[in-house]
Amino acid sequence: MARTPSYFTKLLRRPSPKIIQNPNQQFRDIRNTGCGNDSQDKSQHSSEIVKEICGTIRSKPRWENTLLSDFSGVNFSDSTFLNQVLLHQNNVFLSIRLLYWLRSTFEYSPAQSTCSLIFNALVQDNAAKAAKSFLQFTQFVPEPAALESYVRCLCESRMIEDALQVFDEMKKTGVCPSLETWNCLLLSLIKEGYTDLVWELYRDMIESGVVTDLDTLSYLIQAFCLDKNITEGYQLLRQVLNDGYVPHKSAFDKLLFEFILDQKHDRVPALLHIMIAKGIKPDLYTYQQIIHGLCLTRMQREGLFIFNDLKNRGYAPDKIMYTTMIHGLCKMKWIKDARKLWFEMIQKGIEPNQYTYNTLLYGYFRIGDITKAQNLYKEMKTDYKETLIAYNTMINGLCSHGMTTEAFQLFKQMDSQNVCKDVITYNSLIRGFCKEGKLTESLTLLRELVDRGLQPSCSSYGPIIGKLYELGLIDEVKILWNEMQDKNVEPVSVCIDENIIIGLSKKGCIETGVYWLAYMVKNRLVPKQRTFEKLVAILSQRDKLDVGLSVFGHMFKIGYTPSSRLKDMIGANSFDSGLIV
DNA sequence: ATAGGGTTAG
Repeated sequence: MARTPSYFTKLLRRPSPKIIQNPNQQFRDIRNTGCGNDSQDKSQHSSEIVKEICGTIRSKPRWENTLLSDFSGVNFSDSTFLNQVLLHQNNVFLSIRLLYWLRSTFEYSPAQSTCSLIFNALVQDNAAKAAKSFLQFTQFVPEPAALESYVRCLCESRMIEDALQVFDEMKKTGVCPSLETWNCLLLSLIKEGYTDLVWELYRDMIESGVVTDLDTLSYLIQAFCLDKNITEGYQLLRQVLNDGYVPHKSAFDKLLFEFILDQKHDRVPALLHIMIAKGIKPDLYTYQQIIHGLCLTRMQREGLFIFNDLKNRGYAPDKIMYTTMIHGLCKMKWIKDARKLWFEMIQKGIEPNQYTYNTLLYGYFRIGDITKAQNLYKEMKTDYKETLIAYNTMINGLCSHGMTTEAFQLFKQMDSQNVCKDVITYNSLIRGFCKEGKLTESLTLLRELVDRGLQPSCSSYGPIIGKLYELGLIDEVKILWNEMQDKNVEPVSVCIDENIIIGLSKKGCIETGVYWLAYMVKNRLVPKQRTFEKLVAILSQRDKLDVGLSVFGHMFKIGYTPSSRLKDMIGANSFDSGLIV
């Protein structure tokens, strides 16, 4: 089958697309990597043959079949000669291919210096995957310095697990890595959001006696932000400033974003002033993050104000800025303003891309303008239309307005176009079918979702459980509840109605309440007082008071005082005997 | 002139 656009989009979704590019264009001549100088050619005669062989390998796609007969006089067991061929190949991937061929044909094993050159070339070209398989294949052990570059290369290719593994092995051999490598790992961990590993690595750093620098501290500030620990993040920033240094702009940006998310709006201008005073100019990215944060916390009006203010001050919003703002407006159903920005953007010569289209598409569905949504969808380029997210937006939008038939049509189309579905695709349809009372269809989809190896979420079960409960099919509900627990699906409140939890518990389905309360405790959530009280009462009647009490202890800590009603329900003795503390 | 950032459910 021909490579349809969706084939490419699937490839693009993979983390490391670098290697997919044409190796002939991307990779450099390994002689130019500046490592090793043992490639001096002494024999004029063999030098010619080396060139010829390299030329053949470069030009003949299937040279493996004919190389021996084409060069029948050549002694392919002479390792000095073969090293020269490898080193003179002007493309590191071709060198590797030759190496593999030599190995399988002659059991040739390359000299350390050759391995080193090839390996370094791969690392320099950021071909992390190739470098990894090269190491596996040759069992070659690089020098510490080369290993460090390799670790950084792995980081840049987002192969952080591999990077950490190599790094650990390095340390075990007694090598102390350079600060640059430590920092590189820290940054990668932050990009992946693995903050616990950031702190672990940082402890390691300190224990190893590494002296940290400004980069390290900037990363730590960001790690604090990711942990939602803004207070400490900000403190560290102040400390660095007091010591006379200025952290990275990204540290400021992240702090600003977290201040917004945390509704600490008064801190924002103050921090912006500090930035400017320290010579760091807030840029479009900074403001985009601020606007994005405002939109996430339902403060689109303020976001729009800043957006317009920026324009007045001469900033030219870019495509992402427009998309962020349009999305915020669509979310609050301000479609007029959203459309105004959309056309303004186009007029400025900025073409909408798949993000922008999706955003407006979502907006039309949000206000229930199906016709406009469908027209916009028709207008989209095939590359934009046939993506997972565009399909999800359409399917969900249609389902929200009772058009499950049309949605299911698109759902089937995804298969024929080789677009992978995800849990959102399924959940949207499940919800749509349930709303129309089509339980069979929903359950079929749930089965399909699980069979495909996708992890179901609470939204996969919630609508079905709700419908089953409505119909009084308690046994069926129980089966699904058990399945949810088996699959570690969290019973998120927005997906599962609290009344159902109570209803089920009352009907003898105690596990429901237990499971739900355990979830609330684990996530430090506060159930509605009445729901909580009813549940505790039910649990106490059925010898499950321990769970109820554990939640109670948690609520007690946050300052909730038990009502007399609750005391009556579960009996004053429990309080007197000091169970709750 | 660097990069990064934006889209889909509940």
